[in-house]
Amino acid sequence: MTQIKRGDHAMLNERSLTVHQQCDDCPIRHRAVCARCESDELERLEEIKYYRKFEAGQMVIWSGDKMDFVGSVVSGIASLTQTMEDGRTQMVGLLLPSDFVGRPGRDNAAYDIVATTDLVMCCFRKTPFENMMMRTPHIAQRLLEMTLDELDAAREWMLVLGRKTAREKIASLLSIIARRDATLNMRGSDAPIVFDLPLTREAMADYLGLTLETVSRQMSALKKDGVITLEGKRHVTIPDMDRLMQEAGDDADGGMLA
Amino acid sequence: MTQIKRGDHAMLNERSLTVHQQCDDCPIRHRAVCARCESDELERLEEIKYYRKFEAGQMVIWSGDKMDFVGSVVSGIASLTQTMEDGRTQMVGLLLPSDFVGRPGRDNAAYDIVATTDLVMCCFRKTPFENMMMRTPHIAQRLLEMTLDELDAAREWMLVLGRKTAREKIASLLSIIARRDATLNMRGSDAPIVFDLPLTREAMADYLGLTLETVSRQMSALKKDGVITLEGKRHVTIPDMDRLMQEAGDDADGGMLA
DNA sequence: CGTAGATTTGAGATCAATCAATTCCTGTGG
DNA sequence: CCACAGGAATTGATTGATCTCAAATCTACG
Repeated sequence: MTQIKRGDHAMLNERSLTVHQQCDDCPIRHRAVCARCESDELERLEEIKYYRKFEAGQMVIWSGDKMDFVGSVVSGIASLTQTMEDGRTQMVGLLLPSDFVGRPGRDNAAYDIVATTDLVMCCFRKTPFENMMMRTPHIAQRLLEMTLDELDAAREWMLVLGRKTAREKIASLLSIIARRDATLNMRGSDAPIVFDLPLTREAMADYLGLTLETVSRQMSALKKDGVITLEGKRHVTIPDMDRLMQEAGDDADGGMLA
Repeated sequence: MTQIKRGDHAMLNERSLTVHQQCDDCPIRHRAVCARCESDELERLEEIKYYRKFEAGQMVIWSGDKMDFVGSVVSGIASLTQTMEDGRTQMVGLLLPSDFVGRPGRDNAAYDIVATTDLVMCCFRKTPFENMMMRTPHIAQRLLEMTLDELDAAREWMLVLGRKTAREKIASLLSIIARRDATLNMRGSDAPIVFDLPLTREAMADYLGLTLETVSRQMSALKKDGVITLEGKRHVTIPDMDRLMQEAGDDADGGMLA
């Protein structure tokens, strides 16, 4: 990933563009933190919201910096990353459209947040949002639900990081991205799934606790074995989703119970 | 760890003992999900609560099983574990006193829960608790806060799993347990910290994504290097907490900002 | 004292990291 | 239109940390 020095921070923020949109037309209206809001509640949110745009590669915020806003990803992908003093990094969250950024009741960012692709966020100044959350159970309820989902996802990822082989890790990541795309595009379950990888090999490595060379080797191996097809470096086809899940070490049935 | 077959499930539940206690005297009164409750709210909680006791090694619940209660750990330690079909396991949560178990709005357990030590839980039947949560913002607020804390802990652990060496992993686990004990016992920060490891080498391995042999070797190495002292297998002394944190790859200052 | 489980220790194998080129894209300028 | 630059990605050779398999010790308890 392109190195970005700390000094660029203010400049990056100034490059952010502002756009506007009605909540009614918002693509994440029914999945974001505002999903349960009634129209009067939405109106009050409209008053304190503003959009911010980031280009691929831009820092949204540095870990430890003051964070005076919270918000939702509207489009694009952002990543949460932790860094050790010696430079080792681990991605700890992949923020997709509708995911929530920031923590009510905390002043400083706990992680680096980077725009992995071009990114649009719907932001709220933190204090007005916190006040509104106090008075609006619909927001707090939805935030709790989303946080519990994130916790489940984080725990799922702990299994990947702690116990899976490099090949299984890659297959796991691909199957998560594929599943998300399948949900959005709602194809028949036996049709091949096609998508563009939104991550560089290095970002994949940071997510998976691997080196980029190992990511590359395992991508090649999965391709050679017919588990995936690649056109260019980023365009992926999954001919057989069950096969991919098997390679990921997951139940083909997705582990769904009762 | 002792193997427990699925068939033992009902029997184990029947072995649970029941005890009673006033919330006012409860050791976790001010840290659990009920921390923010007023006395009238506590009274209503008292009506729907009951205690369950488990012996070290007992299953609290199997992943996928119907879970008709939620609750808090009162004393002892429980662990959340994920298992792959081929038997590889990863611990994804270590539940200490005051930690919350279960998820409102979900019917089936997502993980195996095991009593790692003798364990006492304060339980609520799920439906009454959910109803009460709707009417009691203090509970929902506290649960959100606790869930956000757990998410942070999970992300911290992702860095450990993904990027740290075996030695750093062990040091990280010891420093977490040591810090917790230091918080409870409130010693001077330069006095040596002493505690009993509540985990077997195998449980440590499951937490850290290692084999138990590697855990054992690294414990021996840390002992040889004077980072820790061992009396017996479980009784640990940390002569120099800063040194341990350094071995864990963490900032000695604990990363505290502003 | 004997047994079983927990733990340690040893030797060798293996998977992923590291170091080192090389190739593939994509966008730019001649 | 093509050559070239530079980052992204691939591939190769080697190293090394951790796993695996195996055996020996320790410890608690009947």
